[in-house]
Amino acid sequence: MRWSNLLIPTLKETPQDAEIISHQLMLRAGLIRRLGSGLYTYLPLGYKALRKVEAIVREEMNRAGAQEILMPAMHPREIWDRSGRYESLKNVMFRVKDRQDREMVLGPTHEEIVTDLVSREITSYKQLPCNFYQIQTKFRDEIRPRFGLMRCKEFIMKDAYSFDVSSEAADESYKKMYDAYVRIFKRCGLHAMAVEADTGDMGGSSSHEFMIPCDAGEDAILEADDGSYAANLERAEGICDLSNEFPGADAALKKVATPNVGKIEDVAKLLKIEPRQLVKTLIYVADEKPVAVLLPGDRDVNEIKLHKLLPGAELADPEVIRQVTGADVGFAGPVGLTIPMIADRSLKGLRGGVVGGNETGVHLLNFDLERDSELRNFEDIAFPKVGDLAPNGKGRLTEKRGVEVGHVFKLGTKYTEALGANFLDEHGKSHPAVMGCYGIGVSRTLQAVIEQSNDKFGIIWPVSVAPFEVLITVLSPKDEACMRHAEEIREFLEEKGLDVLVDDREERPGFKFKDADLLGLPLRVTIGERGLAKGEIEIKERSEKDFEAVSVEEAAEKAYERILKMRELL
RNA sequence: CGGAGAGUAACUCAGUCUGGUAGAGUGCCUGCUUUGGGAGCAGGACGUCGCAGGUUCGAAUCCUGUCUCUCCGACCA
Repeated sequence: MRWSNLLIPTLKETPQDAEIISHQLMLRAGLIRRLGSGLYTYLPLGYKALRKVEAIVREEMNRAGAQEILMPAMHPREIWDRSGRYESLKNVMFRVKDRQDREMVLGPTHEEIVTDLVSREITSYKQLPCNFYQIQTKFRDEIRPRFGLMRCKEFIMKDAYSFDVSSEAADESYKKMYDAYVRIFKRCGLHAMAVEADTGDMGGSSSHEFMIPCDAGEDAILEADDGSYAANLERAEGICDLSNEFPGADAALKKVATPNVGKIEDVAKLLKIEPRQLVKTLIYVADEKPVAVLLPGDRDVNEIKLHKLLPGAELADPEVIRQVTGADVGFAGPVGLTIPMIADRSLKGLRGGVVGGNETGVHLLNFDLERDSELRNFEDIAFPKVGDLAPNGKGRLTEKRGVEVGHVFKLGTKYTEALGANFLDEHGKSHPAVMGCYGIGVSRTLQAVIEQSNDKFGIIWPVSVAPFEVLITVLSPKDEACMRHAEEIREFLEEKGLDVLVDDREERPGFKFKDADLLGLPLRVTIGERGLAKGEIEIKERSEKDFEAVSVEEAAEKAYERILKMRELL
């Protein structure tokens, strides 16, 4: 392919509305253009790279035994009512009406659709296990799209759905997909890590997210420093093994005036203690009844965990808090409270703590949890903190950020029951199939590759997903010999199955080199009159600083060898 | 939805406070020169100043409304 025949609108200046490096580079290298918030056009180069990612995904899905299908992007509302997710995903789904006023939605995901299909077509255990996947555009009404392809209203996703006769068999399917994901991301040149994750609205028993660690990531990951544990912050557990005995442990409870300081930080400052010594007492309302939730002053409630114990619990209004504690917000404490109480397990054995006095402007010193309160209900309800022990007791937690590129779920029978996807076993008995679902954000993965592989000059594509493997930079396209050699090398490499881009533009060399670095194609072959006079052509890898001068005759072969070598490393 | 900011040339932005003929750099087109890391000179094209009202002799500029975009937050498989 010749550069002059492709739309590759490179930009010297960084577009203003791009915050992270991968987004900037996608715009500058002419891969994408924005239509509106969270809506992007893939230009020729971007689309070519996207399809390389798709091809890898497809190959690995097929290899794992999944069957490719394509489902509608637009669905009748009714099918979403059947699973109850029309309500729970109401804020996420785009809703449209056809001319007969029938309600339709643009699919944010396809569990219901595939399960409906399976309910009709899969009727016997002999047809199981099976796994269907598609690569398709998904629509989600993201409240805040951002970072280019990272969070869009419309994006490309590979979603696969497995159906099995039993939960043991489903575990097998899950494992297959998990392993396929490891291979997919590796082949894309990504360093992905699998972390334990919460299943959220999807439901189901367990899940793993595949994360690409990078500072621009939107998710927080906690990882044990010995690598033995990793989880999404939402899901992570930690064990706080710091001492819970503070100065004053043996002294009697004592009131102290803390006028106008209801916030943990302010109280700590006033009393000259660490926030950790304080007890944070929050009043929640669950099932219309108040509940006190207690945790160390330096920790926050993880409402996902809390909701597993108290479904639907919400922070109480100031009015309720006054009724329950007899004090303004900020002075609640466990002493004398008559409502049910739950404490985070890290509070166990607390002595010498400081708690709210249930009286405006008053705190209590020398609090001994066993001695001074009825509190015996300990649970894991807080976000862990860096430095906690991992739940396996090995290693301490560290925090990093990551981009979620894949997510695998064990769904159980939530959808198959709701949509009647039953099969008959060998005894003629009917069971709902056991389901799993597996997503990969294909467009997001593409951007993650760039986020993870670039330098100050531009993108550095891994050979597996580069829009072209080789760029032939012709410094003097007007020179007949230069172009002839370029075309010969292109033909040779294309016959080997490589994608080759020939920069045949009438531009100064420096200009073309800058563009070449920006585009970041893995191998550059440079042909100039100066080199040809010596019988030489240069080949240079994007990831390396120096070029190698090779003879005109062996240039094509050498270039091919380099690409083969790069491929071996993935 | 709450808070903050921005909409002026294809891109990056000045001009708005203090109303008076629409600006710069980059890019684009033409020509000449140049040719190994985003060249130089000369000439040229490109604008309903987001949109709609209002005030005024006169509005990019002041007022009102509205739309869009970005950032922070809330939300989110």
